[in-house]
Amino acid sequence: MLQRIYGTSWASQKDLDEYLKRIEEAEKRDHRKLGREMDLFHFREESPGSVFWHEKGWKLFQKLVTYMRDRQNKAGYKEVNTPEILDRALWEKSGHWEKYGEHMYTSQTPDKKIFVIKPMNCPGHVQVFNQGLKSYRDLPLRISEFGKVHRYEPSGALHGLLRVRAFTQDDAHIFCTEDQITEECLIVTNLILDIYKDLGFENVILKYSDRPDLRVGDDGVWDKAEKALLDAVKASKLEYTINKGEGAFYGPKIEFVLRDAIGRDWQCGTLQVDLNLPGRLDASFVDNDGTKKVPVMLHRALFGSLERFIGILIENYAGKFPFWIAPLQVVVIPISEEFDAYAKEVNEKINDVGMSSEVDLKNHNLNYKIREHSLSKIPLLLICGKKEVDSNSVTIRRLDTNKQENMELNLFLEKFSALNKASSN
RNA sequence: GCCCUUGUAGCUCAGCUGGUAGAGCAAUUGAUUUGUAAUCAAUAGGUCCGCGGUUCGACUCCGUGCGGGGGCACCA
Repeated sequence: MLQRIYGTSWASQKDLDEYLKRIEEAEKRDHRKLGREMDLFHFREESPGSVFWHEKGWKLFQKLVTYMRDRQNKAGYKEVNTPEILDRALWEKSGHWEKYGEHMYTSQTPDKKIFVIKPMNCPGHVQVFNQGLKSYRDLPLRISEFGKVHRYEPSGALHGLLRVRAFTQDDAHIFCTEDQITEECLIVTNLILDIYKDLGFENVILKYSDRPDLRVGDDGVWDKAEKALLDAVKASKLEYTINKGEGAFYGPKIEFVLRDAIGRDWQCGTLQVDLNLPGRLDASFVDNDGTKKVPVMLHRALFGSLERFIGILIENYAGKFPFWIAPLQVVVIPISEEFDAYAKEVNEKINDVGMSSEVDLKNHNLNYKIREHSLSKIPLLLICGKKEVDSNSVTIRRLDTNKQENMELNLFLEKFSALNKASSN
């Protein structure tokens, strides 16, 4: 019988203590624990690897989608929506059925047809591209979708929000000419890094994978595609690794990797050049010489999986989100029943200007409420008592400080609604 | 999927060698009306993950299924 033994060893008690402390800190940041404590989401046996989003978690999710949609609109993407289930025949034609069929969910209709519950959005996007005759003047054409995909991942691979069986991709496919690959790759890379910065990630690890032995497409185009991607990687000036020969059979790729609380790496964003699928699914455009050509397709996802990204985001901030993405930003606390009416009025005004606020009218004292809402990581607590009512103001207590700051209510509304968006906007 | 491990109240956990469960917090109700991190009291809350087996008797022992955790493999 073979027995595997794990262990760690340390030069001194001090090193060991530091190690244990680090583990303890990491456990506090664990998104599964915080997800429960902060009432963001849960999982159930009935659907392993699929998220039940609660109100606050879903609000966070929606905020990220809204933010991304805005960034993508500004970057020239056309948002579409494609079917959740598509005939198996399409997946056979694309080549996915043969390679990943084992990991696909399928659904049989009463008339005995087999439909695949989509594990990716690309075949759907090619169908949209194929509608109508496309000219070289239409390129680059950037088609995006917040597409929910299902993949039957091995049970042992599941891990909270970081590895699930149903997830939402901020997916897009850029149809372009070979000459446009370089510029488009640079634009995508810059967009990803800019967005990650807005969300507090400065240390992104890039992994670049080039041509494998078994591949499609001619070497001239591979040369172009690889150079374009590598240039994009270099331009980022970030740490990167080269995984020789580990690209997809259809093209080279970059992975944008973020790290969780205990140091595990997770691929979030990705950028891949595809020299195969457009041809297999009959995509074409009329070039300036009047001939039909097959476009190159770039697959890209910025967050990658919304679910995974949120998991990492929770761990990165230890649940203490920046004001603009916190799902519940403000809790208004009256000192006693006497001030309930004022607190309600304050709460309403805050919600009216687009922040999310709740008022805590429960029968508990101030100390108790401050403790509760601090533990649930609400960025701002507004205390309302006699002083505030008399001066039409609020007393602000920010998360993780015990300083108090009194502010006239209208000034508060003005100041904080201005802070209610990402720094780059 | 594989190896190891684990499953008791909403949460965190007790429950000795088998005799059908208990605490703290949360919840509910009442009292208190509180000025910056836990006011007091009462009440309620459980198919001990599911299914089989052993036994007079199973939360406890055995088998099996499902889920969780850590690793491995996988990750379009």
